[in-house]
Amino acid sequence: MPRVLSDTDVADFRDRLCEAAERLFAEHGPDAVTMRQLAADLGVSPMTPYRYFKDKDDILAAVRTNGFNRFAQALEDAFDSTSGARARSSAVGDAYLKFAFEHPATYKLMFDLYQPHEADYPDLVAAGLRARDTQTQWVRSLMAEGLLIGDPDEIGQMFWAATHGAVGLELAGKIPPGTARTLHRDLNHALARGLRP
Amino acid sequence: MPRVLSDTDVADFRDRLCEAAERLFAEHGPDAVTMRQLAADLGVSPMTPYRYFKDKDDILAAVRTNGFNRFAQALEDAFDSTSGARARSSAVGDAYLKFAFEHPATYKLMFDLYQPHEADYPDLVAAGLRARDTQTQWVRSLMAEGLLIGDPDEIGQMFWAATHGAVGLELAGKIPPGTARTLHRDLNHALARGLRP
DNA sequence: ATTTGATTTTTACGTTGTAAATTTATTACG
DNA sequence: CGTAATAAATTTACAACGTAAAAATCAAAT
Repeated sequence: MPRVLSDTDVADFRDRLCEAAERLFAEHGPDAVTMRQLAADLGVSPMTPYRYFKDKDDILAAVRTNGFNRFAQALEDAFDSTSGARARSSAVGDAYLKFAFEHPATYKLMFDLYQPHEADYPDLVAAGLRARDTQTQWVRSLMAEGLLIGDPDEIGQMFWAATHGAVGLELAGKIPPGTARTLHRDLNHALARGLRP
Repeated sequence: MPRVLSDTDVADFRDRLCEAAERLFAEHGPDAVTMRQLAADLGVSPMTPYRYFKDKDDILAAVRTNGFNRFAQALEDAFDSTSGARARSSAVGDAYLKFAFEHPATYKLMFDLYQPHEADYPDLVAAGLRARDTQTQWVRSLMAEGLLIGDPDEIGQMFWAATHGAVGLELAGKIPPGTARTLHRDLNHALARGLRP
């Protein structure tokens, strides 16, 4: 009898809103962006987004989920883009920095924001785990070629922490712009030397 | 003719408000804490804090400045608490983790929060630099004893990034609680090995 | 053409940060 | 002492916020 939204209608609207939200969040910070602004950006009235998202937090979770998935995808693509453990590892590292500095606000949203009810968003949790797993994949490939020994999860965490720390310090303005790249390279060199069989 | 606030009156009120703000920020996050709550916590009317702080951002900057100074002080104290470059380095590292996990919300406020007009708060900038300098001090002491060679600023940054990354991953819930401590130890071991002359 | 009910918009409410107006309280002077 | 003066504190006021509830809209089935 009345018009009913198809699944793709809903998915389309959600996608368009996420895109607008990510853009506005990056520009002004998530707390400075209002539901009214988001609605106006899509050309709908202020309450329409509530048909597609529970509330503002739900939108934030969707944007973060999206970020984790795109991040993981970029790293997976980098891994597959070449062959040989060394080249793959270096490609993944480059892709990590590329994503972080091309989408600094999204990266901070993903990693710095403490969302109290994160467990209420299973897709978000899954995307976060996917991103974590891509971090150990290239470590495993190095081990398969005998270039590294030890527990791949533990060693993956070490490289991840070092990279995340370098990125975090630059995004926080604690080291000069552009420093993270060389810092990341030096850290990886030193860690690889230190972990050598 | 009328009562005029002495410098210590002003400093006292600012201190008391900062203390309340840090406590409430840690409990609910800075955006969820309202000026009215802060005022009520001190037993004054909602507009009174505006006599002592320009606005809410000014309060946030003061809390962060305080955090950086206490953080730097804790690290400086740890450095002075013992002798020998190795013992000092390890004491500073322990103090770093201790501060971060005893005041996780404050640590995140200090390092994760992007405050757009940070340069408008010279005390905040100074406190941030002080915290950074304590990171290179113990590296210099290791070099003075010949246990490490290279540029102290660059190598200090490397250890700092690694530690900050480990802390950041745990605070973001990306690694299991308690993991940062062993991760930090392993990172320092591997880095020290990798950087050995 | 009319009915129907999902979708959208409009209206409304309590809360926010803070500007402006008002009240309070303290000190110096007649 | 009382009274004037003025810094400090409070009260009032307002635009903007997230979103609940009411009202309006409009495509499909009869």
